Amino acid sequence: MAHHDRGERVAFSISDLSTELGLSTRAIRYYESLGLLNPDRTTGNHRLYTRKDRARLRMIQRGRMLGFTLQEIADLLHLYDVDPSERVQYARGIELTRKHLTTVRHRIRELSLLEQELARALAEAEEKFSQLDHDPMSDQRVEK
Amino acid sequence: MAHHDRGERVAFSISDLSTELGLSTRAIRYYESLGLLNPDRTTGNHRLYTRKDRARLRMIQRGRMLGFTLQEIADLLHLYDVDPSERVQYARGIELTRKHLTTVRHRIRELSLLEQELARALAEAEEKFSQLDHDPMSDQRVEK
DNA sequence: ACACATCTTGACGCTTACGTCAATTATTTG
DNA sequence: CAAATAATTGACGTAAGCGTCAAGATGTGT
Repeated sequence: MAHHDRGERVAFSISDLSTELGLSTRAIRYYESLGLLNPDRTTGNHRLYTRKDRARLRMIQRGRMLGFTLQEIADLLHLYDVDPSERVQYARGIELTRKHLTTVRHRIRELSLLEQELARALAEAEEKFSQLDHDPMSDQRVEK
Repeated sequence: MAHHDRGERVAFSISDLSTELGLSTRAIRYYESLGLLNPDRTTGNHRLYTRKDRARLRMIQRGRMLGFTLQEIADLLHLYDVDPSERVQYARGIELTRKHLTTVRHRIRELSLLEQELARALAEAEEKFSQLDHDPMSDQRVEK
């Protein structure tokens, strides 16, 4: 694996990607079983990933981290590899993308609100904490 | 349930909240079993929720939608109801809040990136679509 | 007080997203 | 080329987050 080619690698083994991305090989194979990936195989049937596959894996990873299901991620990814001549699917794809976009924007708003609340709570807690510096309950004087 | 008191209700049954928030009663009870709620009980052991409980449920709901686990949500919620005199827990709480804040900010960034990608993909798709306006495959004229 | 709607606690079921062997086959390396 | 290392499929296991009965206690309207 990894013919130290000039510049960037072109093909990766499953463990290459596993190590690089911090995903288990099981997870990667599972994603494939759900149709999120379709790597080539060597003559010996070992999976061979391209940079595109790696990019897809990164997207899957991000999607998961952001709370999307593998099914949702699959739907989105499929939009990117439908044959552009499949006009019938076009409108449907646009529709789906709009829906996801709406969801994403909604989540951004919600997360922003949560951020504000957390930040406020944190500031408040920190202030109270600093005021309790040498608290009145413990008469133990720590030096200085 | 709901003694049409003047102004706002003060107590809710589990199905009140279930209906109002769109959560199953099973889910609500499950949250309680994990310690996320602690409603009072009637003499007959039926759960009685306050407005605060409702607020907590809303937070749980938001947290779930944003991809947090019930355990993470529980940790955060517990920060809000520790007795403020529990100074020992203070530092820990501040630490935890900081961590969550970091996570939230990270997710906001990731989601923003995703938003941009989706928006770009959508614009691109829409343009191509509009150029295929009356596509050469279908000679069916819809009136007007 | 009666009937009917609600609620309560189990307990088992199900889906998602993998973890963890196990038995084989490929590939790599000394 | 033999031994060690890595990959493959299959099958079973698991944790989270509820859904879905079931059987009985409680609440409500008349």
